[in-house]
Amino acid sequence: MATLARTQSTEYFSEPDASFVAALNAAVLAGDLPPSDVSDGDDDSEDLEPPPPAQPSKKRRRYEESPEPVDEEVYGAAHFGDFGEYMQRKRAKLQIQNAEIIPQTHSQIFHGLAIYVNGQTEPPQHELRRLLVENGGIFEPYLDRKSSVTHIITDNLTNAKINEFQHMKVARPQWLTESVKAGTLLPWKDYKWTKDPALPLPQPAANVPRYAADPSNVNANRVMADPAWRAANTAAAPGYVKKYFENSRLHFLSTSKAEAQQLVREAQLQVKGRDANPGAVSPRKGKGREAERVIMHCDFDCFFVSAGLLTRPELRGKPVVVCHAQGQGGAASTSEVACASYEARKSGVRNGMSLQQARGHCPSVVTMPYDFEAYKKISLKFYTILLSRADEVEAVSIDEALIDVTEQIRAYITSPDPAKEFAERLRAEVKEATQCEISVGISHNVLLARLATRRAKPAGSVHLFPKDVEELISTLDITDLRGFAHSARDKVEAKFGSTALRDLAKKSRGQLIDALGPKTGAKLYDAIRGVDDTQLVSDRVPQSVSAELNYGIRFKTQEEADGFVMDLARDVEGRLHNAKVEGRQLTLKIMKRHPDAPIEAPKFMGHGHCEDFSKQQPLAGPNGRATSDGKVIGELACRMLASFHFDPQELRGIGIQIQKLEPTTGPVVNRQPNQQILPFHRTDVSTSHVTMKASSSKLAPPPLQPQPPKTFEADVLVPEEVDPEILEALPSSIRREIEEHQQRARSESLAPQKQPQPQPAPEARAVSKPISAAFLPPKALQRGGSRPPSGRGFARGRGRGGGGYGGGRGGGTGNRYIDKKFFESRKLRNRREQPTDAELKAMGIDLEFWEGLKKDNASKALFRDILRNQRILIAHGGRAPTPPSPKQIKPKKYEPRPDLYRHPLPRARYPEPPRLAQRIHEPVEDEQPQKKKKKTKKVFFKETDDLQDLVESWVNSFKNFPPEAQDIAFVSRFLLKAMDSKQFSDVSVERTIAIVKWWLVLLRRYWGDYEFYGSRVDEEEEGMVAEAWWKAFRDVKEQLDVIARKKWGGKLAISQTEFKMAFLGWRKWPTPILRPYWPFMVAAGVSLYGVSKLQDMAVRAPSYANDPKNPYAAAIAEEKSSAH
DNA sequence: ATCCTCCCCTAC
DNA sequence: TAAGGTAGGGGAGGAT
Ligand SMILES: Nc1ccn([C@H]2C[C@H](O)[C@@H](COP(=O)(O)OP(=O)(O)OP(=O)(O)O)O2)c(=O)n1
Ligand SMILES: [Mg+2]
Repeated sequence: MATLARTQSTEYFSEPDASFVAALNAAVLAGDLPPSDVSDGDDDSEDLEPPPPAQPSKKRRRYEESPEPVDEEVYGAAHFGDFGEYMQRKRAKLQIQNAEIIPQTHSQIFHGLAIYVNGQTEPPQHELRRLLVENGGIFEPYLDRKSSVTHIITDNLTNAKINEFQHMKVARPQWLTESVKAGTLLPWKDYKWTKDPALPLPQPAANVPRYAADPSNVNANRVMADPAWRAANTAAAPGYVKKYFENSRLHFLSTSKAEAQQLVREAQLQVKGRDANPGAVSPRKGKGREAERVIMHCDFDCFFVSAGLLTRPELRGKPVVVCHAQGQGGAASTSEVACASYEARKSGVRNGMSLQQARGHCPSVVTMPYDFEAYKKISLKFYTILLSRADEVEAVSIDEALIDVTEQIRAYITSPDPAKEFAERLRAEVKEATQCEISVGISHNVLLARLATRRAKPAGSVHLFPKDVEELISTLDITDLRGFAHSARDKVEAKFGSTALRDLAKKSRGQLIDALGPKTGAKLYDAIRGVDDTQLVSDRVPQSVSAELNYGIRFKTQEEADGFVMDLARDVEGRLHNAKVEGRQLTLKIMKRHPDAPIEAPKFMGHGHCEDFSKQQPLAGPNGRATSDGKVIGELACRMLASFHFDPQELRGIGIQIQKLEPTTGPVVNRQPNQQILPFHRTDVSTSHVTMKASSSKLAPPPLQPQPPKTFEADVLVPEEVDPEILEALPSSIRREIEEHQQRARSESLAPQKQPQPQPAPEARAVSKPISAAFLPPKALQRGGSRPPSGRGFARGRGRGGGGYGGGRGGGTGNRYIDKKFFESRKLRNRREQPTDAELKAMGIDLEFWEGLKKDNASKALFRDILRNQRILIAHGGRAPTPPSPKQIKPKKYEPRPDLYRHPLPRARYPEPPRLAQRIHEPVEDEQPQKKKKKTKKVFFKETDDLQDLVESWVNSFKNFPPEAQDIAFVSRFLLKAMDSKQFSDVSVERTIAIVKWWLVLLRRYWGDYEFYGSRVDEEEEGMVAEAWWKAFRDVKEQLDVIARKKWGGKLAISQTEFKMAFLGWRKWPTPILRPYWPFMVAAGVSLYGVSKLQDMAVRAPSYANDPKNPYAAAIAEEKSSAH
C-alpha cells in the first residue's frame, strides 16, 4: 500500500500542472521581502533601520514604520486566491500519502523538520520524501502560508527563487541523505545551498539571510551564561516584580493614566454631585447633537524631556533623550528611548527607539534619567488647571487630555477666534504653573482636535475649521489617524494598493468594512470625511485590573515560574485593593518564545518574538464569591499555567488579569445585607423595574460563612471540589458544565437570572443618583452595537466583563524597532479555524471520524484544545518545543522534581491484567486481521488495535528518554475525556481502563523494578527515565481517580474502595478499543512508529504476567479479596 | 442572530 | 547591561 502511495505521489510530482507551477512561483515565503528590499530584510535585528533621509515629516513617518513588512497572508491571498481550493485538495491528497508512509517510520532524526523540496533533485523528490517521512520529518508538498516549512531542499535555484527564499533555510539534498547515514541530524548549515557549490561554506554577507543569523543580544548571551547572574537578575530573582515595576516607564504611564482618570472622575463627581452618572456618557450628548462642540486636545511637548530639563537647563536646545542607560556610551544599548527632544527628533530619533538606534541617528544625543515623581507633579498641575477651566475633561494619559470647552469660550465671544484665544490662555496658564509647554489642537470633534494638535506642535495651538478639513486630510496617511497603525495600514495597502487617505477616500464604506471589519472600516470611512461622534468620557469605571511582566523572564524550573506568578498575583491583589474591587474571573496571559526565535532576544532580556496564549477561568474565594486574595489568584494562575504544559524555559512573559469586578465588600459577616438586596431595590427606578423586582423577590441571603456545598442531588459530590488542575485540563464545555454545577450548588444567594452591574464603591453609592444610569452599560447609550458592553460583565455568565487581555504586541510588548513579529502578526496569528482535511490528515486524524466527532460538542471542545496544542507542536516543527540541544534530549539533562523522590509512592492497586485478558479475548481476536506480530503475550492486545499500539509506540520510542510533557498532557486529557464523557459511560470507562492498563503493563515491562524504588534514580540514567515514566503514569492515574470519584462517586453511591474496583477492577479485560479513539492519540502528539520495533520489544520483554517478582502480588490479592 | 473565548491591535 | 505595561476596542470563528 505504501508502495502504491509513493508511486502515485511520484506521478503527482512529475506532472505538475501549469496553474500550480504558476502559483508556486508566485508564492512568497514567510520571511521573504520584496525584491526591492534585499539587504535589510531581517527586522528581527534592531540595527537594521535604514537611515532616514532628513526630510519632511511624511518621510520621517515612513521611516518610523519601516522596515516595511511583507504581509505573507496578503501575498498568499493574492497569488493563491484562485487556487486556494485546488491547493487544498492537492495538499490533502499528498498528505494522505504521507500518512500512508508513516507506518514505515524508522527513526525520528528529522523530527521537527517540515521540508519543501524545490525543483529537480538528486536523489529525486520522492526519494527525499520517503527518507523524510520515514525518519520523522514532515514533507511539505507546497509552499504557501498554510504550510510551516522549516527548510527548503534544492539542488538548483533560479535567481527568482534565490530572491524568494533568501530568508529561508535552504540546504542541499545531501543534508538529508547524510543525516540518515549518520543516524543523526547533521547541522543544515554544513549543507547550506549556495549558488556555487564549490564555494567555501561560510558566506556571510550577501547570501546569508539575517533570518538564519543569530540576532540574539550578545550581552544577554554573555551574562546568561552565568547561572548566578540569571538567578540574581531575572524574574527568577526574589523581589523582581516590585523592582521591575518601580523602573518601568510603561507601567508608570499606565498607572498614571488610571490615576489621572480617577482624579478627573472624582473631581467631576464632586462638582456634579448626585447628578453624576458613573459609567454613563457625557450628559452633553443630547444637546451636542444640535450644538457644535468645541473640543481641545492638550498635550505636553516631549513631556519626559521637558520635565527633565527643568533641573538641567543647560541641556535645553540640545538633542536629549530620556532612557535608562546613561552616559556617553550606548552605541550598542538596547535601552529604550522614552522621549526625545525636538532637537533629537530632527535627526530622526523617535520615542520608543533603542538608544543604539538613537545614537545611530544622532551620535551626540545626551541621555537623561527618568524622574517619575516630577512627571506626576507636573501632570497634577496640568489636570488641576484643566478641571478648573473645562466643561468636561477626559484624561488620555499623564501628559495628554481632551477637554470640552463649548461653554467656556463664550467668555471670549468678542475675540476673532474665541477658541484659539482660550487655548492660548490655557497654554500660558499651564506654562506658568509647570514651566513646560503644551500644544493645543482645537476643532469640533475629537478626531479633528487631535489632528490639529499635530500641527500645533511644538508649543502652539491650531484651530482646525470644517472648511479646512478636507484639504488637511487629503495630505495624510492612514497611520496619521489615531487608532490606525501598521496593521490597518497593511490591510488597506494589500486591499487597495495605497495607504493615503486621499486614495482611500474613493473607497466605499462597504469596501473599507471589507478590509478592516465593520467597526473599524466604518470608523475609517467617517474619519476620512472628518466625521467622528466620539464623546468625551470622564467617568469611566475600570472593568479589569491586570499586571503583566514580559521582561527578563528566564525561568529554569517550574518552581521559579510558579514563585514568580505568586509574586505577580500579590501585586494584582494590591491593585485590586487600591481599586477597592474584587474579581470573579481570571485571565492568564502567556508569552512563549516563538520556535523560530533565538533563545535570547535582540533586545537585552526582552521577550523577543513570541507566541501569545491566554486562558480564562472563573475566580472565586473560599466563600465562592469574588475575591482579591493574592494567594487564591496566584494558585489559580499557577494551575492555569501548568495546564498549558509549557516548558518553563520557554516562557517570556506572564500576565494576570482580573475581570468581572465587584466592589470590595467588608468582612463576610458584614457584607451580606446590603450586597445583594440594596442594589436591586435601587434598580426599581430603572427601566429594568419588572425584571429586577422579580429577581429580588427570589433572592435569599448569601451565606455568612463558607459553607459546605448545597447539594441538590443527594449523592452527588459538588464538583466544587474538583481539583482545579483537572478542571483546567478539561474541555471547556465540560468545564462549563462543572462550573454551572458549582454555581448552582454553592449559591442560592445569587440572582437566579441576572445580576446587576457592579455597584459603585460604597462612597460613590452614597452620593450617587438612581441606579438606572449607573448600572447601564455606557456603550448602550452611545450606539446600538450588538456586542455586550463591558460594564455588564459579571451579570452571571454573560458579557465580556471588561476588555479581553489586551497587552499584546503593541507599543509595550512589541516594539516596532526591534522585533520581527511586530510586522508579522497577521501571518503568525494563532489559527482558530476548523482544520482542513489536509491538516487532519497531517495529524493522522481520520476524516470520517472527524465528521462523526463534530456531532458531539463535548468532543469538539476537547478537540479544539488538542488542535491548538497540535498546531503549536507543528509550528514548533515537531514535538520538541526546545531547540534540539543534545543536552535537552538526553535523559542526563532531565531534571526531575525533587519531590519525585521524597514522597512515598502510592500503593499499587492494579490487578494484573494479562491473565484476565486471555480469557475474554479470544473471540475478538479471530475477527481481526492479523498484523505482523509475534505471538507473545502481546497478542492479547493486538486486536485491541491502534490505540494500544500507539501507547506502546509511545513508550517504546521514548524508552531511552523521559516522556514529553506535551504527550503526557494529551494522553491525560484523552483519558479524562473518555472517563468524563456522558455519552459513552461505561464503555468509555472500560476503554480508559484498557489503555491505562496497557500503559502500566508496558511500564512494568521496561521499568518494573523502578515502580517503587524511586530512590535509585539518581544513581543511573535509566532510573531517571524510568522514574519519569512512572511519575507520568502516576500523575495521569491520579487525575483519573479523582475525576472518577467526582464524577461518579456520589451518584453511583459506592464506596471509594468499591469504586476503585469498579474503575480498575474486575471488568472484562481487555475491552476492545474502538477505532474512533486512535485519532485522539495521534492528535495528542503520540507519533506513529513502525511495528517492527514493537516486535523486537515484545520478544524481548519479560512476560509480566508470569513474572514471579511482580511486586504487586500482595496488594492485588488484598484488593481483590476485599472487592469480592 | 448573538454570545463567548481567544486572541490581536492600539495608545500613551 | 535594563526595567517591552495596561486597558479597552474589536475581529475571527465556534457555540448556542
Ligand atoms: N513609546 C513611548 C511613547 C511615549 N512615552 C512617554 C514619554 C513621553 O514623553 C510621554 C508622552 O508621550 P507623547 O506621545 O505625548 O510624546 P511626547 O510628549 O514625548 O512628545 P510630543 O507629544 O511632543 O509629540 O509618554 C514612552 O515612554 N514611550
Ligand atoms: Mg506629549
